Amino acid sequence: MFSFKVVAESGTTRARAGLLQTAHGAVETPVFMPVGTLGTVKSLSPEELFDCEVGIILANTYHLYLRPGCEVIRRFSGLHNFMHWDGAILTDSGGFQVFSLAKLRTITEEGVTFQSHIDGSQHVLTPEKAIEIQICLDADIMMCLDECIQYPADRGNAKGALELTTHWAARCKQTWQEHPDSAGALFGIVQGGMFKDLRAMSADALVEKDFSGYAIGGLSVGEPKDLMFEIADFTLPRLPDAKPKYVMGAGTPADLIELMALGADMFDCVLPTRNARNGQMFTKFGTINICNSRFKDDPDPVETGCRCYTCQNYSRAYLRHLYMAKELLAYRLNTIHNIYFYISLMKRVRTAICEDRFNEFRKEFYIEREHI
RNA sequence: GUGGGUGUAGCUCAGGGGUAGAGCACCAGGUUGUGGCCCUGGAAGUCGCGGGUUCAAAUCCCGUCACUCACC
Repeated sequence: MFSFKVVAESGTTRARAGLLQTAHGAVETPVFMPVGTLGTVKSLSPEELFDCEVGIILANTYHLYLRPGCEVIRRFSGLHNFMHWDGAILTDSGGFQVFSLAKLRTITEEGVTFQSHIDGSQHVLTPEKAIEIQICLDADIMMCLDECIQYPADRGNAKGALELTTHWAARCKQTWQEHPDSAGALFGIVQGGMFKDLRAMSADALVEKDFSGYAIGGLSVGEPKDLMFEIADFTLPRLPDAKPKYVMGAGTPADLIELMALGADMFDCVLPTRNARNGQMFTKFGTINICNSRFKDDPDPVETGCRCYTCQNYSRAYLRHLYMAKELLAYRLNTIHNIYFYISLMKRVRTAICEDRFNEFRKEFYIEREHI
């Protein structure tokens, strides 16, 4: 069911356009996947996502496992039906959350024991269980359980984490293969901190195991931007060009442009949704903070020329009013715009790649931002 | 009318002789495999008003005004 093919390549960079076929529709790449941790892209209905031309969202194994739990979702035959979303779903394995949210986690070769951040209850997450849960969720793309490390991390920690991630990847694949009925794909996750030789070791070991696609984890964790690009630049070419390449957790619009230039196909990031809820709006001219008093009586839309529902119908003054009054509609309208901005940015990049003018687009992107 | 209490930043209040403070609100940054949170800065006061004591008063004393409670 799952397949990927490259349909166009940029002549001057490693940027490429592709087509991802999933059990829930085809997805054009490069693609941005809005984050819908709990089975909802915060504040938006599936219809609104559809109107923003979203084709695939990201949901989270750790969160959905703790609440509402697999049994509930199984009763609805999976997350798509449960949340009323017909598009594709990629599920993060929960590795990142175990290390960012859970208290008192203990990690062993077997798996991770952790306490729920919700009620303190004890749980064990093994590679096998992470896959079982994702199959239960009926994810179109599943992620291997991985160990995330903090930045900065010394070489020993980075090496230990990548080796564990590699061992876990083999067990994830084994479990995945034991469920041929599942239509979902399985991606491996490259770790290795900021050490190139470790990144190479991690990537090579995963490629040897042959996954449906490959992700680069452990970036955008506080390291300098140059370093993030350096590691991505080094790692992306080591992954097979015939497979989709996913940079997890990145980033700003500019980050995405640069990572696409390096050959990345898939992205997820909380910035457009979280920042929408904090009043920061993305536009082709740069970001604006809708709570700034200068917008108090501004009749213009957030971004002149934007075709999103929010910009077509509401002024900056009204959005600022909603935001300052903490009205629920503020979260929704702001999120619609930011998601639309990210999705349309990817579409514009894809068109540029197909017309072999990615570099021209990239230049225009930076020039436009100087005219706010 | 009598007695008590309270007047300090837009709001709620600390501080009881030694450079005027906090929280919220406001103004502005930040946010990168999500709790809507959180973090960092900034602006803001004739300490109700008028006198007095003191080297020095938001602080002690006298007067006065406002609000408030109790009792006539």
